[in-house]
Amino acid sequence: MPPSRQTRDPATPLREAILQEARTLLESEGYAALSTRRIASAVGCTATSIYLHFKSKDSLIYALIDEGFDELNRRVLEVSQGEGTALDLLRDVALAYVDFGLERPEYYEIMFMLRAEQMERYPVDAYRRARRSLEVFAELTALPAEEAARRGAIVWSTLHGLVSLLIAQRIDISLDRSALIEDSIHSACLGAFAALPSGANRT
Amino acid sequence: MPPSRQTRDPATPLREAILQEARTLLESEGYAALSTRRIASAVGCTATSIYLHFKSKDSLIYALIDEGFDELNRRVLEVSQGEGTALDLLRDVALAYVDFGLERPEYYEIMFMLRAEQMERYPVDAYRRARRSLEVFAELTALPAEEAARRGAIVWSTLHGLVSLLIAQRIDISLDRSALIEDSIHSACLGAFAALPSGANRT
DNA sequence: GCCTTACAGTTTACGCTGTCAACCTGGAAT
DNA sequence: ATTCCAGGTTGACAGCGTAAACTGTAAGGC
Repeated sequence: MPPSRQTRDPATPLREAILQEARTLLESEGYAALSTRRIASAVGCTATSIYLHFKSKDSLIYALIDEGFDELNRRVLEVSQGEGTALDLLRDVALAYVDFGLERPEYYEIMFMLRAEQMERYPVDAYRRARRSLEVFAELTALPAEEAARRGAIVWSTLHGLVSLLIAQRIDISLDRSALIEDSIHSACLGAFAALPSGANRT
Repeated sequence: MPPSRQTRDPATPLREAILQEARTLLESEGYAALSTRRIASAVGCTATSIYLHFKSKDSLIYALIDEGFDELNRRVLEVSQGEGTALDLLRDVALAYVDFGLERPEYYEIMFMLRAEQMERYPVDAYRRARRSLEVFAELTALPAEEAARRGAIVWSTLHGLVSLLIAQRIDISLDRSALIEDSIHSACLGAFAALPSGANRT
């Protein structure tokens, strides 16, 4: 066989149209409004035609998730290459993460707030690449691998808690939003750099 | 009309059986497995009979959510009345919150991880009472109302980020779980008591 | 003792979901 | 001219929440 390795996303016109409509629907009405029949009728084909271009509805969603991760990675990696102390950079990166979540809540929702157990398996390689930006949290701590990973997870989960509760509108709206975000990011940075108990009595 | 105020939950046998089966199904197979038809067939009635006892499927879920909040409140309030410094108490309360989430993930999921926008409105009074335990975070800071509320929100969102990502199995399993929890709780306490930027230049 | 009313449950149905098997159809290759 | 096939459609299945209409049964009034 010839060595021409063909891309596994043939990018036919209909496939593009389906993706575009899925994007539009997701952004305008959210994940809950994404149904194969709605996409199909907006695009002018039948629901089953979607399965000629995507293995399942989940894999269509994954294409959107990938786009979301592309944007998140772009934002985070760009900011992470700025100048300043590690603390400054971590603050900027954290803000970039939070901004992404609040500016693109529908993407954040499918990326981080969907029950993944009951979706079909996200391709492993894609998963690694997708979460590139999350590793930045760990790297910026400049600590040994194991502790860095833990600190990174703490930063991420702190930011994720904030973003997901804000998106779900579960945080008292009378709170000053920007002060909350500012303080949360500061607190997340403390989680990255302050002395924490488990570092003391473990190798 | 007579002053006899009747309870709004008549507690008929069938209603109890439906609730019991919903609990069982939730705990054994999770929220996604909860369907009116499954509950009905397990209980030995038809799906529509559920609507004789619950206004909607959502209101049945709310009954389960209430039970979850009852348990969370019980655990948190009990711990919050222990002895020790405010920091000690906050640590204990935070651990109680995390333990609840990890021991009862299905309840945590319906209480905090469901997209509430698209469920019918949770009764306002129930909502207030339900989230009693979350106010404990703010109270333990012993700060003026506004700042206490912000600090409480930071603690909550930090813990929620940790719990929700652990439940969703999105955190690298090679991480030492108990060290992560210990450090996260410590970090959350820093978020409650450490100097944070927004307190400095605001009234 | 009969009729009415109310309740508690069932039957049936509607419109929605993701997905599969079978079918069709136009154009390129033999 | 015939065959093959990629790319689409039709129709169907099993499941979902829920509304409307129907049925059986028990209690209360005459």
